[in-house]
Amino acid sequence: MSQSRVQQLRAEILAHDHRYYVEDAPTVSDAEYDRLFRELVELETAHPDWVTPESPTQRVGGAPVSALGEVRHSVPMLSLGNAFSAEEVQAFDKRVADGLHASGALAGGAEAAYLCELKLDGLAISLRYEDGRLVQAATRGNGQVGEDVTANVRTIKAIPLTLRGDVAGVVEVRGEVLMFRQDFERLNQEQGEREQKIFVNPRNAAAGSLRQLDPRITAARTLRFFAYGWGQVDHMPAAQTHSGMLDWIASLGVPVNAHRRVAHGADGLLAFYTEIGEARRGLGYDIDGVVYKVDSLSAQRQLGFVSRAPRWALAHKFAAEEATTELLDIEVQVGRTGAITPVARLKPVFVGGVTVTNATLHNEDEIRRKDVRIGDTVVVRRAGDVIPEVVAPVAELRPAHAALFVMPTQCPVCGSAIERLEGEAIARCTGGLVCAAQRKQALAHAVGRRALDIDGMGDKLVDQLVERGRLTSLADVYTLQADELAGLDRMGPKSAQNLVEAIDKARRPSLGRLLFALGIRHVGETTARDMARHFGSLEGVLAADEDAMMGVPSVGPVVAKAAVHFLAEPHNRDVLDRLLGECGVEPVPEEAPAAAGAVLAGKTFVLTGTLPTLTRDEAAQRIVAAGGKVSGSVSRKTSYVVAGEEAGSKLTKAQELGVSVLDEAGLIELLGDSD
DNA sequence: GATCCTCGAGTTCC
DNA sequence: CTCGAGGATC
Repeated sequence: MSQSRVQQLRAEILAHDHRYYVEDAPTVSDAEYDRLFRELVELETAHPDWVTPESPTQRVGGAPVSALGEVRHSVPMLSLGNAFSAEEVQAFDKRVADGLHASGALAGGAEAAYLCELKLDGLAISLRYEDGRLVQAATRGNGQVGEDVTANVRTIKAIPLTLRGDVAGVVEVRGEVLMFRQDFERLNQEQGEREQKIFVNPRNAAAGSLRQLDPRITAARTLRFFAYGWGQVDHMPAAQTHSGMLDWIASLGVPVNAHRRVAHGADGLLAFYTEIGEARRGLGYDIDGVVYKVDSLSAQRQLGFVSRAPRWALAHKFAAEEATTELLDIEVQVGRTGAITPVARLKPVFVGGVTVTNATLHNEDEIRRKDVRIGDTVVVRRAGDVIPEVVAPVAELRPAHAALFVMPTQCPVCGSAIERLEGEAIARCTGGLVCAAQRKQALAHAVGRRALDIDGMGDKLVDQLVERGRLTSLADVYTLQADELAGLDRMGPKSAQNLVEAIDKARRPSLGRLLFALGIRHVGETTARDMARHFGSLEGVLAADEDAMMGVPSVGPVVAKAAVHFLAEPHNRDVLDRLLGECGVEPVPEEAPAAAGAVLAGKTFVLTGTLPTLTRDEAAQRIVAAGGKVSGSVSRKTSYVVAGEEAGSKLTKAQELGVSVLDEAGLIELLGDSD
């Protein structure tokens, strides 16, 4: 036995790996493969000096680490615009074709060529090869900075440790790590036998496996990889097209999914979508749609980017997954304002990646409109892929005993009458703050982040204090002492002390926040701030009659009446007097809106998605500080949409309306001019 | 009076 | 995120 046998074994194993993972056409049995592998292990054990890092035996995984390091991507990893309908795809094709016709890159009347591929439901990673050797692997993270998962990725057999052929310099391959359904089911079975965590779906299992601190765990799980793009490439091949680049990546021995082809025009794209939709179930792994990319690389460069999303690519997602389940019961919840919301209790059902057990039914009319009855089998989906929604009952499966929902006449929490005013969709508990549910939520609202912002005072704590009769009104919050808090559930002396300090800080809220905290019907954050600015002081607000109130921008007769009525209520006056008196609360006047000359004056922004460094609140604050406005929905009047990761329908809407889109860097640039 | 634009309120799951 | 509804605008 010699070193040459070792090399021969390695070559054979690598060839088998390639046929199995890349070509999807194995030529040996698993047993035969195992025999070769064991022989190699034996030889290497006998001759440790023959072992190289690229040997297939070195995929077992090194020692665990305490945390994953960070990696900055040399070329940012992109996100994609989304489409859910044929119309949106047609609009995308038109934008691309118009853009390319205008520059003469596409002959008049000719259709644009696109590479179509699967949108795999896994985790995006970037593999960095230097002189053909895998040196680093990183998750996508926020697109700029990801996590270093090199040690784990080295254990994935589908990913070559060395590229085929002579590749000099840096080649970064980007693609998706995923778990095939079969491997997922086997893993869960094993996890169950070992009484370990069961994964809800292959995506979570892949993510959990890849982000392990102990690479040996990753090594024990079967992950797959398919490349769909590239980052830094020092020596670009001659390819002029995206499809050509993918062929080149495949020729390096990296798996590229076979379900890809070049199509022309919107019709070609939609045909691919339909075809994949039909093949979806048989794929053996999860996809959440397909992706279209303008094939010509020079055309891609011309089209460029909006925000972080390329104008030359589009993810066409499958409609939200639907499932059917049984509607066990319809219960009602009481909201902060007394709104009675019927909620469907469902037999747990797995849909769109999570198990759904509850879904809102909004109100009585909605239930009637959908004609859902208790005992029905219903169709459930996750609206906008997040919030579960009951779509409709399955008429054929309605049991004889199916019962209509009857709105209770008394509040389930306090027993007060429930009434529904003429012309309103919502029924309400009339108990007001007598109702424990309303009192709890009113208090939780008042201490919440957007109102008095008392850190450490969450729903759970408010619940406990209300139940013990320690909190009846907002004024009571300011009388809480550290020693009485310390005894409560999940409250040590340290947390209690922190909370008391947080309460003390809340003695000087801005007037707008204080007004918002009161929970006056129709008076939200914006209206409260407008009121604070208009009157300048709490005394001014309290002295206003309905006419004076209507002078506040965005306040009309309905809001004015609600506010004046609320502030005249003896009970509410009482609480305010206590706050200002014994509690020592001193509202500070709202800052004046930025001067008319401020850079962003007159500009309206809409924020969507997750920004790389700022939270959405921080971004909003900075926009307001520069004189801009932040709104919740996109319209023709919107000046800019600031889009981050996973931007959803608002980005789509912005593109439809032709509203300018910024990324965080673009926003900061705009803001920068103001300093 | 109709239409568009915002704001407020409620909600699910991990 | 979505719906309902109040307010502004034409």
